[in-house]
Amino acid sequence: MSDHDVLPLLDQTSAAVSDAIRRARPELAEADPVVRRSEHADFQANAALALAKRASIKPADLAAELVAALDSDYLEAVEVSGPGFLNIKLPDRVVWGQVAARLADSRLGVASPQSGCRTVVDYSAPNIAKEMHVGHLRTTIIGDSLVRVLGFLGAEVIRQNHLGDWGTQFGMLIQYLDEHPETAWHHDELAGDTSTVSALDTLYREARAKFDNDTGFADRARARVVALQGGDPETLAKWKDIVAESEFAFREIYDRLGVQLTAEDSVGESFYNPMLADTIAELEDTGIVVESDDALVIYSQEVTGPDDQPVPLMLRKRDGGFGYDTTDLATIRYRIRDVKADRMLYVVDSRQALHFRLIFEAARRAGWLTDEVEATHVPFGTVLGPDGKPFKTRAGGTVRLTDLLDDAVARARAIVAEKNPGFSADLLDQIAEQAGIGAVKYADLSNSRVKDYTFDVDRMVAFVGDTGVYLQYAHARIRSILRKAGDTDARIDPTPPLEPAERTLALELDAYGAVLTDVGVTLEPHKLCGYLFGLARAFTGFYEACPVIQAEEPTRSNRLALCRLTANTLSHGLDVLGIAAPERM
RNA sequence: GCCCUCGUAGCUCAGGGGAUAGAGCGCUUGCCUCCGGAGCAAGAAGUCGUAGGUUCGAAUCCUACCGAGGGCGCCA
Repeated sequence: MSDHDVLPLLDQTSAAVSDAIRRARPELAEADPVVRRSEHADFQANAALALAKRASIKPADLAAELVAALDSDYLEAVEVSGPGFLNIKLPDRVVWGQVAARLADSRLGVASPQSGCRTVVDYSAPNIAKEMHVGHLRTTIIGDSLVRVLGFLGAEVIRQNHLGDWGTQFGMLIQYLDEHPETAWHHDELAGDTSTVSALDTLYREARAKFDNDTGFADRARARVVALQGGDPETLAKWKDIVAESEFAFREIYDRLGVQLTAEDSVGESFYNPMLADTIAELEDTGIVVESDDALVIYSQEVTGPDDQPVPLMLRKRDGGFGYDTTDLATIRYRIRDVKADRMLYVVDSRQALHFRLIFEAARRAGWLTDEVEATHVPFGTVLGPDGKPFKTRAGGTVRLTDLLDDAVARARAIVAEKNPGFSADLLDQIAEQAGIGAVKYADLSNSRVKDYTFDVDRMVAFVGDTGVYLQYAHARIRSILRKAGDTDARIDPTPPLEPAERTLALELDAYGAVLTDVGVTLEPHKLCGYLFGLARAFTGFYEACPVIQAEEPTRSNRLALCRLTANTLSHGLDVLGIAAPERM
């Protein structure tokens, strides 16, 4: 707890009901008061229904007891309704007080429940020398949002970009580059619209073809692999060059997406390479490793595959090589032992669910993963095309992330230009970029994480509906009201009665921190999206019913304060989603 | 074969023990044209995949089944 915390009204009400339970029925003192937002009042407490059986009393009678025991000083009105619901209304001054307190605080009064939790977030993980594509969209966007939310909630977040930067394919690529020194692939040698990874991607395909058709080249490529793994300085230098150039290209996309990943967060497969032998040795010491068909494996005790055989993790392949099972085991060991993580999140496609289950099981059996540490696979569904199948280009190829974003920005530009024809080309470009990128991110984040969703650009850049653009526009409109009002530091007078629409908006604003806390636990950003959309709608209701600028004082200042807190909450919420909140659009 | 995820309004999706199941888009009918129309109000539209069970109470929890997608040793 810090000085920033403004205890939500729901929590205050819960505490009041808990007090009443303690006074009326001491033996039920620890019971959940079951306080929720209500359509019939500010809040409803369902404790009487839940506890009546344990108290051997009718729900309505227990409800009446609780009403009698409630501290009436804090509450405006309490009444029993239906079979035993407690409908609770709070005094207007209390509600105004919350608005004032949140407005006065830089954190909007939100607590830091994740304080001190060292949290590793593993996300994005593109492959070196390959282009980022639609398959990297969700992990990057969801991971970035979780990083922002958890960080805001006080967690010590450690971002980890587990780059695919090691493997036999690099031997082939390096050999090919070596034999074609005239080929341009560095970012400063390429024309504007071609990136390093685009060039390398093409070169890799050429190398692959040559590898398959030219035995001489295949032999030289294999020798390169040996040289790379053996640490040959010249080969290693080339590899480092490829990695650095690829990261340069990734950073361009990260910058464009507003993703917080930096070079310092890059801890790829190569980083764990020197630890693999030791990792395997340690696993062998625990006795969970088995030799099978000349390979080293760990058989699961929990999961079986076809023919009822236990599913294995492949520690060392028959040819002596290591796959990603081994790397991931070394990784989890490192993150527990050296990074000293309290919590490890893997923002990875849901198809990897079994893999992570096996990794976590093995880490537990090895004694690395204990009950003190949380390891969680944060799975997400597939991005689908208009045909309901995994998103591909019309030709059936992979959709490049750059193309996908360009398309969204272009459509957003058309929409914004139509809405606001007065913008200069420069301003239009800037806003279109923010709107288009925000639209893509919001569309991704606002769907349930584990479900697949259909990528529909026209729908996501619309000004109406549950879209990022709608929220950005709502925010811009409120800022416009504040500019027009010449709003300074409006003081709230807690004495005027609350209009129903003011009350609805104020209660919604008060719930922001609880939503963030929930996202921090469930790791589901779509709940924040749903909240922000609901908040924007609550504001629309308020704006419709309550004139702001023309209102008399003190109502005018009070309403401006609601406008300002709404705008601040919207922009803050968008920010932790990783979405820009322009002042105008 | 086994395991995982998902089946909610015409479409896209929320809701994951509590009052008449919600939103957006689309559709119908009115209203306003007011601080930048992010309009507003009303309406039509649902056997919450099916069948059992637990519970005072189930879209929500459990079981079985049906349907869709995904996964199950030397790719990562």
